[in-house]
Amino acid sequence: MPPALDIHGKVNALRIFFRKTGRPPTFREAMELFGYKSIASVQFALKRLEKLGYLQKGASGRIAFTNRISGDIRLLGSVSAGFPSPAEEETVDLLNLTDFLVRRREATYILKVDGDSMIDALIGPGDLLIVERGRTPKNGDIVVAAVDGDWTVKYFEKNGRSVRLVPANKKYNPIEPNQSLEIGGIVRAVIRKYGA
Amino acid sequence: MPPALDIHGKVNALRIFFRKTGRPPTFREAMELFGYKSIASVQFALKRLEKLGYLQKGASGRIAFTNRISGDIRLLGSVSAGFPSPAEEETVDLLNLTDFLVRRREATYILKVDGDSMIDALIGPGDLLIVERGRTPKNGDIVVAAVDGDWTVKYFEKNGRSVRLVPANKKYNPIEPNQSLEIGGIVRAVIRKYGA
DNA sequence: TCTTGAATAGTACAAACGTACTATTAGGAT
DNA sequence: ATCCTAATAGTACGTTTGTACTATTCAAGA
Repeated sequence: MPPALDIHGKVNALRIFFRKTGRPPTFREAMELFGYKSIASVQFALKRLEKLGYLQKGASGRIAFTNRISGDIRLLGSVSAGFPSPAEEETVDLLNLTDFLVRRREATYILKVDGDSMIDALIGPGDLLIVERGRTPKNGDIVVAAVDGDWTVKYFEKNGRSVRLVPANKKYNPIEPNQSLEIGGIVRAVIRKYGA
Repeated sequence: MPPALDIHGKVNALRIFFRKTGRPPTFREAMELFGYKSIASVQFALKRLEKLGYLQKGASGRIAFTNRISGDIRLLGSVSAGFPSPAEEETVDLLNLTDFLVRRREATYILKVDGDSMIDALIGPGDLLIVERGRTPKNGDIVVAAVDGDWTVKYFEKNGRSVRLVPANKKYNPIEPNQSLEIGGIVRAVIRKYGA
């Protein structure tokens, strides 16, 4: 019995191929990818990958990914629950970050925080904001807005007709727009990456 | 002159098709997707999408996505720089969240914070941690670890042979493990999502 | 030592593919 | 009214595709 198939090697090769070409490989391209000399070897390997849930059978049999290949991360429970045992990992949820954080990709932008006016809302300099444009903020939303021409990120507060932009830092005062207020977008998520 | 091509309608249809089937459509499938009756109409439309940067020419002409379709978000500058004008949007960077935040997907997990011991590091209850396993932490890294059997998230501090786990909250004391310390993983990023 | 099964190789062929033509319609510009 | 171009439709064909066979090798287990 020969050594077992290198499943992860093949999954990675498929991911890299897709990143580069924007589509899954054909069987003959997969031959080259996997270092095979024969279509039938590819068939055998792909059947195994399908069984493991990385690929799916589509119309006319062409190679098609499941979302186990297209970039999801395992979503565990709380920190205090720790990590699952290897047996438990089988049933773990998968999470696609973009799908999870973004509702309308065409209306969504990422901006970097460069001040500390929202520090008490646990948003600091360098943090990335996922901002959705084209929606009307509700009370308590965090927004990116231009106040009298200056862009800022603040809590949005509305009282009747009156609008205030409220920082989450005692060092700053709430702002009541004088001449103009343009809501750039609503902050839907914050991301902080550590290290390089 | 008939009404202009519905580019975004087609881009969305391609995204949905890919989500469902794990691969781009063939020309004949794109016919159905776009509501066309002719291969040549698909050729015309796809040529336009390619020109606009949504598709790329691959081997033997089959439909292939660029990363303008495969899920990236527009990365702008700082908050204070605000949003680009429509003209500036043409040259904006795209960012794939998973690629940006995750180095080794097979070793990466998402866990939810359920305490406030790291609040002064701007990490609060409900935040999601992107945790990479199987690496050795350096001084100052934030880790998820089991201390004498209890899982927690803390700063990792090492002094010679001595290891401490340091909270970012005055309410708690640094921990020096008594019997056992297991590093579950290193926190590479924090995510906070607002709303539902 | 023999058997079994996993993992590989080789090949022919029907079906599906994309290409490159021709053709038509209709609205805007002249 | 005429012309031009974008956007659609139709078709034949050469190329590429996946399938379904047969075949071989080798390590583990009996």
